[in-house]
Amino acid sequence: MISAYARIGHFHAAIDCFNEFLSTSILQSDHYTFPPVIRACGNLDDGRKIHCLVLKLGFECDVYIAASFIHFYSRFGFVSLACNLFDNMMIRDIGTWNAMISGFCLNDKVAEALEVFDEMRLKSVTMDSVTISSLLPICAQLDDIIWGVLIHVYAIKLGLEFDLFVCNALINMYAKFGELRSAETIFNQMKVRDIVSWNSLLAAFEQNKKPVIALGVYNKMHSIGVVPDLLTLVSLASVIAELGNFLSSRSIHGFVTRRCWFLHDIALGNAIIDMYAKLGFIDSARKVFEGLPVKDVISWNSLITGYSQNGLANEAIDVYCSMRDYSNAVPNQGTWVSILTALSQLGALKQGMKTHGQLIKNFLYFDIFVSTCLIDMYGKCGRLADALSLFYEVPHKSSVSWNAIISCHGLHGYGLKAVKLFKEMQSEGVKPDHITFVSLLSACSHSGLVDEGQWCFQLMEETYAIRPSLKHYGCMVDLFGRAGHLEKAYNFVKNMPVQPDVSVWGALLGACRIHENVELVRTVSDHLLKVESKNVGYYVLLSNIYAKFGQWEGADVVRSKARERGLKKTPGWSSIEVDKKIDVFYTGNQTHPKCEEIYSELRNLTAKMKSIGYVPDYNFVLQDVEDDEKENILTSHSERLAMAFGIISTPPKTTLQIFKNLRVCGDCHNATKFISKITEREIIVRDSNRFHHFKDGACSCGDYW
DNA sequence: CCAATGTCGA
Repeated sequence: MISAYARIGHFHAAIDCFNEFLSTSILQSDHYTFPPVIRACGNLDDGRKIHCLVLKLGFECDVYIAASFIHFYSRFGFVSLACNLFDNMMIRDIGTWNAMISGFCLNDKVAEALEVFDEMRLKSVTMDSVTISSLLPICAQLDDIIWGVLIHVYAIKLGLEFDLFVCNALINMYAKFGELRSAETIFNQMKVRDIVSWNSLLAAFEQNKKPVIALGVYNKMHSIGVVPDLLTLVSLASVIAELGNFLSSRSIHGFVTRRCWFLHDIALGNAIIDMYAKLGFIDSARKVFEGLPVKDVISWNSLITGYSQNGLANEAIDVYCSMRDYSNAVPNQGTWVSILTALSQLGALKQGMKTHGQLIKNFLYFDIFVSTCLIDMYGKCGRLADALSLFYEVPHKSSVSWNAIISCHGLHGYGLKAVKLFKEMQSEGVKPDHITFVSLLSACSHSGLVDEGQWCFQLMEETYAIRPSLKHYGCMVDLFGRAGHLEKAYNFVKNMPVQPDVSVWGALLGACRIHENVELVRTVSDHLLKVESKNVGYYVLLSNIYAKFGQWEGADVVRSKARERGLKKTPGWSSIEVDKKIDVFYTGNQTHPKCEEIYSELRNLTAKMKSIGYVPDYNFVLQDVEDDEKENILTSHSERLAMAFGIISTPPKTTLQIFKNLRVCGDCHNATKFISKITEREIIVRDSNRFHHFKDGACSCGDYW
């Protein structure tokens, strides 16, 4: 009875039952009575009392009870107590050894656990399936596949290779190392499988970004009648999010709701929030979030990142503020990473600096991911010097930090410095990864460093054996194209060993626009439209180019194609920080409290600009309307609203910094030059591509943006 | 007695 209560998780009932047993039973308690009770103990004191009782009753040499206590003390972090118990035992059985291994594992003492394993080997203690399945998860933690394989071999030698628990642990171990074929082989060879086996295989494919195969696993288990459980749905939700399957997301939500599983498990709710957020249904994500009976830090983080990744950085910050003010969830590494990412998107320097202060207080300052985000935040908010000094202050042994500082220099147009940093990274012995080269190549292309870029590309394959991905090819095409070597860029695309994707064609298209090569546009556009893409940006770029060359039918084709594929234009926004507060403007926005003043300032500016030679470029207006309406549309672009707001809200000649989610419009780029001249201000615009410095009627990146 | 699967962030 005690054991039954403990097994189903009714620990209090188990303890009550035990007390009743002690007070009423004439039977002597034995070594079957105690272990379930010890397992049921929810706090240290209860366990201690039982331990005293056990000693009084003379059970101190009982191996079953000792194993329970070793496990018990380890559960509460008193692994040294557990050790003492273990060391003082005259006779140990396999359960005792296993309990000690699991005790070390519970406390993340991987090396000690493996020492116990070694001792067992040396003393010829025969291991069982429990030993093996406790040890396997450690190998993944150690990041050492040699240990994993070694233990696998041991399992075979012991005749445990078809044991259910061992196999499940093996599937998980191989999956963590990305060895999916091995994981699948184990699964296929199993004589008996349970729900854990299926879930493990499903998660293996999901976590290694193979959602299609993962879905296949699910369909298979469904077709042979295996009933999915809560954990199946957690993985399935991630699979559906990755596949971008809108309909299935609703079915999953319904399935979970009908079974009331939200009440039983936070992780499942979190997975559904994340699924909706990744599919862009941020409102549904919010509803699920609000409906959760209990929320943990991951629930909050999921919603924050959801908003942030859907371009709603301001909303992400709002969620974070509610978390801080109305919940007792403690922000963790993930929270800070999400917040800093959102702040960098918005260019919210002041709030970012405040966050920096909080991180110092929370000792998270030296966390590699958090500090990388801080570097990125300073860089993206225009404080490159601060980013660099912070970089040298925090640990930078990992490529992640170097990638951040290199990419920031690229964004600011300092290609040579980026290359210099890369060389420094090499000399410090930090191994670059594929992202390092993306940052580096794009830094070179923004600064027109063709030779340096080619050098990097070659180095990547020859020295570091990194096979170029489509992103790298895209960067190279951009490098050649932007520098005016269109022929070379096109040949490069034709000779690629892999099928070019939208980003590669898009890069070539961008080059065609800059260098006004109409003939090539046709070819590129044919290819571009053939490749499926969810990125509307390329369609907009293409129709802009057709419009620019006066080829209206071409523009129409592109627009109808975009409509046919159900793509909606991403709303453009720009933000500006005034008095420590961020204001976000959407194109055409008329709801800002200072709306009247902003538009009147813009009319005023436009008149002055025209008098010194500004001519609006209507090619950037895709709607087919009259010219004066086109002018209105250009004037209400988000970057101009933000700029006008900055002008009326700050003292004369103050530098303005504008942050934009999309690429800055060509006409706005031109207009900003005039505005910088008229207002005698330095204006810095960071768009999705790079920083633009406007001063005295000119821009740091010349005529082409 | 002792053992296995899942959610966010980079």
